[in-house]
Amino acid sequence: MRPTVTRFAPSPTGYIHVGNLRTALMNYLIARKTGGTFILRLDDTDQERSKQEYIDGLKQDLEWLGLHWDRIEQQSKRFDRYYEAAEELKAKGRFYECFETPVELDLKRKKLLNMGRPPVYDRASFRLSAEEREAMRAEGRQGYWRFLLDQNRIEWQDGILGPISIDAASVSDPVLIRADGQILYTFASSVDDIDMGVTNIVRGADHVTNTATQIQIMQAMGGTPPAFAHHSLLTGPQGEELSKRLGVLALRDLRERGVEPMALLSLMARLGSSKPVEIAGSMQELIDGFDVESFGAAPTKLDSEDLFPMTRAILAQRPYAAVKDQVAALGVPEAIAESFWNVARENITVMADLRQWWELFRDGAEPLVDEEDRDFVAQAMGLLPPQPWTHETWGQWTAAVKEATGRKGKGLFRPLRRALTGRDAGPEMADVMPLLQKVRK
RNA sequence: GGCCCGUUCGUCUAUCGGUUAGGACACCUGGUUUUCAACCAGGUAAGAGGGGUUCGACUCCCCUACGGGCUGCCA
Repeated sequence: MRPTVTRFAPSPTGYIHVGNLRTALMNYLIARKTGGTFILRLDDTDQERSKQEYIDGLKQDLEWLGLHWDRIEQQSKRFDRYYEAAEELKAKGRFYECFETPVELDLKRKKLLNMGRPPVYDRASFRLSAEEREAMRAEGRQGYWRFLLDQNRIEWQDGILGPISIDAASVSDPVLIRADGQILYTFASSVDDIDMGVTNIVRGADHVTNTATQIQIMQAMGGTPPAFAHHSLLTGPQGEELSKRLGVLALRDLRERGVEPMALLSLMARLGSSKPVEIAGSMQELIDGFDVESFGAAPTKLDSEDLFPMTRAILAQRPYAAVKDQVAALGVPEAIAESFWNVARENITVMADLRQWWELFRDGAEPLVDEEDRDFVAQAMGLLPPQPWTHETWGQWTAAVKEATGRKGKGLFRPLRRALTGRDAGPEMADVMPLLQKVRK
């Protein structure tokens, strides 16, 4: 496989969410699979909406997930190059100046729509004579620039969607430079993908039409368009638009809620593909098991709650060495820290749950005793040997209680668990006893 | 309105015209377990609707319905 060059090109106009992550991850995995290059490109041509805060935020999010970029680029630093490329296209007759105001364009669109026709730009400005253009400028009109599409069918073999064919005549000539001189994304992106040698682009299906026009732009520049793949967009569990739930699906929020990076990565690398969602042990496993072509074209339902069982499973396997500092930070004495972790890890969903287990062990729990068990528990407590307790304590104690009360099985063990831990569920009591620092009565 | 894509178990999906329609997750049952989890075994469960083409259609074609996307001097 030839080394690929891929890129993740977010617009720093907000915090990134699961949808962005899916795109980023796919491009990252493709690059890594071939020993290629993964470029983080900040598409910040929209200076109004782009903010440093979001650039910092998205870098943090990517680092949290371990998606390291090999190269970073910023479109706002490349405006000179875009103007240069624009001049080339003007010279080739593929850029033309237009003079309609936004209001006029809006009117044209509405008119066409009312007539039941597609709202495609009519190229009125393209047909202007040199004198007419001059007159427009003399009037004080600021020109904006469109790319002249070749009106034939634009076709490509999409890595996910298969063969795509779009009639350029059904698409407006894209505006690439605004009247105020602002370079627009469609153009900057095309120039960059060619200049930076991007070989593969995976992005959302919302870009399919852009791809059609960008292929022509790249070709007009004398470049070879990369291989494209458009993944379907994510929806909520009911198939509703994900954007409505964006609030809870920003990466920083998921991180805040305790989702493990590998849970998120494992889900996003497989959801919507024909391969089963499996928790990967490492990024390498994710890389090895990734295949863009295994993804389907249908919208993908995502239930963010699925991330929690996955997180739980990851934590249950996590070795003590990986969490040593976090356990110490809770104030767990070093002598019992490792056994505490090994016992508690199977009973937490997110790391934050660890605290309540430590507090239980450290302070004891408010006993949970049913009315009918009151006497039984009191009697049992009387038989409880003095601390310190070992792994054997539970067995010895319950044997003694059984002997004294005649109770056995569930009726014996359950009330004792509830009395000692205040809970119905938890780690094995034999493991709990040596960790329990205190018993409340 | 136009253009593009889509619709198979609850969910993600496999099937390149002939299958008992397969798998994974979830769920249910049983086993194991003091509980939960884990683990093992088993199980329930699906081709949007209608027309064609064909000996035979989930698969190819058309229509309808439904879903998603695009249709910006945003990205």
